[in-house]
Amino acid sequence: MARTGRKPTIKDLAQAAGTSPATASLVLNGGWKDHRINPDTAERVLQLAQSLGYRPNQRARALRLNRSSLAGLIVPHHRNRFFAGLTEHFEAESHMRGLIPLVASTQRDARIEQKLADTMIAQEVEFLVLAGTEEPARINALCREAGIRCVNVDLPGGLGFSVVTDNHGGARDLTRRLMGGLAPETGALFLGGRRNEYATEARIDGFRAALAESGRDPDASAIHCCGYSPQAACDTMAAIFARGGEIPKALLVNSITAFEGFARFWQAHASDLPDLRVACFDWDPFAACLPIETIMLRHDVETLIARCFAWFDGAAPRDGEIEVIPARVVVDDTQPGATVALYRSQQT
Amino acid sequence: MARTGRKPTIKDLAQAAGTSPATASLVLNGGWKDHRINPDTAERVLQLAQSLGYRPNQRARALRLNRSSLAGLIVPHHRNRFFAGLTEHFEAESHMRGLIPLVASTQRDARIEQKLADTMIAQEVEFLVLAGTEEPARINALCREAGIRCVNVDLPGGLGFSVVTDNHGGARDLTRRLMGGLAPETGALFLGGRRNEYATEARIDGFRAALAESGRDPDASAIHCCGYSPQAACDTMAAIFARGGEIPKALLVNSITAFEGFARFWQAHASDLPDLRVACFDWDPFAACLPIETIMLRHDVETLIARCFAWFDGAAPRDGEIEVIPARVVVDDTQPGATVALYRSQQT
DNA sequence: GTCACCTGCTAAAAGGATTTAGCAAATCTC
DNA sequence: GAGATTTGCTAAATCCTTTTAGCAGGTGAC
Repeated sequence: MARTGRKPTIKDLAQAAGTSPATASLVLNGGWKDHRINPDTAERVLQLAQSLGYRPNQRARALRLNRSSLAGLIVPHHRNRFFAGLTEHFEAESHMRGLIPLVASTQRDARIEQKLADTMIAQEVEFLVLAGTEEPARINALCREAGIRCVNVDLPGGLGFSVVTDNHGGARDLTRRLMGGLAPETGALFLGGRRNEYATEARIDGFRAALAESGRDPDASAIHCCGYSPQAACDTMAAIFARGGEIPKALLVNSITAFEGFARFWQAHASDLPDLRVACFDWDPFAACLPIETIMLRHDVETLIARCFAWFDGAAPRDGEIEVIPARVVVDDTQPGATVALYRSQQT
Repeated sequence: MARTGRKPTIKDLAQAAGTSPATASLVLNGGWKDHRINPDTAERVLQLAQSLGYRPNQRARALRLNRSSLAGLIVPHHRNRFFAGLTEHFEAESHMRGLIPLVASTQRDARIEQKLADTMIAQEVEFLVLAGTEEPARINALCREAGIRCVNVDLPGGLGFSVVTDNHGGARDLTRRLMGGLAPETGALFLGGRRNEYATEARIDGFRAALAESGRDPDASAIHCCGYSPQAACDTMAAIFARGGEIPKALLVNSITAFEGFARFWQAHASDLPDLRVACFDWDPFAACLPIETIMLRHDVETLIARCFAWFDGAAPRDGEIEVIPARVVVDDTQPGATVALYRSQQT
């Protein structure tokens, strides 16, 4: 008789079906044909599993099989479309492989990041994706030690495999469009990000390359890497404005957070500003609705994540290799009738 | 001798320390004082655990202790500040309790929702929060059967405990501010959400109550519940506009997604529109920067999640009870110098 | 009748940690 | 020095599932 008041175990199920736990297990896991279990017996077990509401204990199963069935993702936070997109595609790809996604955010706090990584490793995730992590090398090393496959997204690290957006090409294309049709003497300003950070430096290079292409002096343009806080970007713009109003007509904003700071600044000073044209290395649906000439680019989050899983699925380990994914221009209000709003009709 | 090439187990550790696994376990779990383990032995075990890099197998531990240490959250998606905020606070509260947060998004697909709930229950999460789920009753019932504590957030269900934003009061306050100073004959329009859905109906009631208060006829105002897609909201506005331009000066928008649709409409027709004043039952930093007179309200995500965990922590089970959390007005551009941007300085 | 083979199942051993009951040796008591 | 007590530890059971090796009983071949 099955113990009452408790979740049924495979023993209860076996007892009810008049078989051994081994038989029940074989039936439930589909291996019963190879093991010459009588179809009648199999049917009986299946029926009873249903009617008893038997659910295998996942922890016992994982222990025996030595598989955690967990896939980990560490992101800075969920408050923009880039990270939200990474998370959602990561969930989808995990589910497709029967893995349970374990998503955690660091709030850009190094201690939290370390703790989360420790937790993920302690849980023996089968796969770990580090997105937007500035110093992934240490966590990469821990993973290697623990035998866990690990990929860096967006900011590549020294160890293992990385997948990044084409920062140079994206910034170059954005800048080309940004400057298109503007007088040759028009200067440009670069706002946001951190100096010496991989992505930011690559974007600055792309920005300069496009300026040089169009016969402009790349060194004449101002680079203001004021970090990732909206407030800092807003303050930086305000400081430039206060120093005599030398706001260039064209602006390349390095991230959506910096763009948020710019939008605040713009809101406060719109009437005093010249006509601006702004490009942003990121996308947000509301930002795209501001009445400013805007070009926005969207990281191809789907492909970024897909490439991580493709590597996990079996491509040979490629140490130090960086795979570059092109970005997509999503909104371009400066070119009438052009590539507008690929994603505007997206359901949310 | 410890087996080489494998992760050390507690047996390896015990062997290295010259003790039994039982002793090692007692030392590692802090119960060694009660069990009269010699401090020298304890010290030796601890040292060796460190130097061997011993990490307990979490699955074996969870099996023995019959605890999953998992806390589940199901949300529709991560693409707005409300759900992103719920997720982040859920993560924080989980970590504070030594639980591992398992966050999953349904993309508003009922089948995915059911699958996720099944997974969560199969994993025996110790606590499950259902946010923005339209029909939580079935999942509530499954949880009850499995002995899992379950809370509904935002959309309450028939079973168990729910925590919701003060929809009626919030909409009433928003509407009061929205209509403040406007001529008594000014009408208002309600946009977005679904009829017969708890939150939407409560907000419509609040909206009407505030209109009645100010001597207006609540039945004269148009209610357009066009769902949660931006496109539908945009189309609805465009249809009203096309039917003769009868766009009222005041608009209450039911969600940030509907507001996204409104913003698209506004972008396309700004020059042909009268001066608008818009209130939104939700908040987004970019939306708050649009050059429209705007009032936004922010769900108190922190408190919503805190109350869920407070209940989980031990308050008596309260069946069918709904706890109501006040919302906060965050941005009010219609009242110069008023409560502006409580959250604008937030780091992102 | 013996041997080989097939059929349908089961016993038992992992997998790694935790915990209870209790053992042997040392120390104390008088 | 016998009995009681304390000290410091361990054996073994337990959590639940999966899987391997193999057992009994039946059938067929000759």
